[in-house]
Amino acid sequence: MSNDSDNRQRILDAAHAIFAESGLAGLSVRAIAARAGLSTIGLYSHFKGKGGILLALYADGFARLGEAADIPPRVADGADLVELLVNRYVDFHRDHRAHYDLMFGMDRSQLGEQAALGLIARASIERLAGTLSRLLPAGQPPGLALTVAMRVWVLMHGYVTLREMARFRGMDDVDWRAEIVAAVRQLLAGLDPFAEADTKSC
Amino acid sequence: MSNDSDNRQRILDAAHAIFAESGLAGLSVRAIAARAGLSTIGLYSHFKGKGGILLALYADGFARLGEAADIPPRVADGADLVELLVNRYVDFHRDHRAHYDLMFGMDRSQLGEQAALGLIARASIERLAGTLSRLLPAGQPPGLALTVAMRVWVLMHGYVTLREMARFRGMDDVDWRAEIVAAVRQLLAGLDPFAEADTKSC
DNA sequence: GCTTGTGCATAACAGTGTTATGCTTAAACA
DNA sequence: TGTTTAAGCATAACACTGTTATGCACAAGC
Repeated sequence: MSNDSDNRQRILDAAHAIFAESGLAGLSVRAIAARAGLSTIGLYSHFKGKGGILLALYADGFARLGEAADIPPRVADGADLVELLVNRYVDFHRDHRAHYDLMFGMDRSQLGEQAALGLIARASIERLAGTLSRLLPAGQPPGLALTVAMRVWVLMHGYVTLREMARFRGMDDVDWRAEIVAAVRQLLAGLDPFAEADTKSC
Repeated sequence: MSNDSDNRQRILDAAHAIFAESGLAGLSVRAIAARAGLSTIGLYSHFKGKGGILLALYADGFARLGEAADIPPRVADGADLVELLVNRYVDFHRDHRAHYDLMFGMDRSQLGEQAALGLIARASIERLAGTLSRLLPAGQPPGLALTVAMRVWVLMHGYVTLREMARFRGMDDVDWRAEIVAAVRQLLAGLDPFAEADTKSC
């Protein structure tokens, strides 16, 4: 007979496989259990029900997104860095759509306690901030990279989520990736007016 | 006995009330029917099941958002216009959260045919474009207002959806509304470099 | 006056997440 | 080593969900 934590891993693998194949729609407790060759009760002894499974997938998604955002200096820098970063983000949205929807989707009710979610997301944005800090002028306050990372994330997230809506508005031809790259570059270029924008008006 | 279309309106009213009170979680077919004083079958003769109800709520949400984005010149202009627009958008996200999640949420699987959704959303962004066109320099190409509206929408949508995530990252103090206003103003100020950003690199 | 069709209710079906009950087996302790 | 305790697991059920087949009542059209 197999080890105890072996079955736990089997459930996780089955959930990952079903999630990648059919998304949240096909991710039923019984489907996971059947694929893992177990009964449904395993999801409640090893995890906290379906919410625990979703939380694991949520964390896995942010781990992968963090990897995508973590570009070492030897890979790219300067202007190429922005383009590579945007491309990786758009690729992630395209290739891991179920994960993206779970991570940034609106109804977090099935995901368990809200407090844990922020900690998981934090690691990803810190890796994004680490990457972006190489584009900032030297001698900036330490929190600036995080704020800039947040703004860059806002741009990329806004574009990829509204992209499908725009598809119906006769904007098929637009090269969205180039548009996002341009927007991020403009954001980084206008960094100084941004830094004092909270207190001053332009 | 009441008129036929009377019951249809009763179902719609019940769905609106439940949706506003308890969101998508409480919006079950039986709950709507019970609140309307009818049987569940009415949702299938008057609408196409629950999907038809959701589509009606979706359309209603975009109608309200379109109203919020439609600011006549006598109400505000210039710098005030951007601030009012952003405030109305953030207010809409706060006050009609269930609607917002349904409109921009990730899983559109329950909403019926995708083609109809784009047409509904189009009316809203056109009203936003109409408002924003007053801030553009004269003599611009006619499609520019729509593109700018799209970019402004991207910014506002990205901010409001990532706001809760950032709340867990020690960014409570940030005045988000001012930040969004600043971002939109920077976008409008840097319009010319934006307009040719698709083909040129900065 | 008869037929047709629509609105509506009842009840059922297939699916969902969850859990109470009980069995088996491994670990812990005397 | 013998006994107790706890954890993993299966079966079956519960309370939901959206949907629909069946049947009934009533208004419209010919």
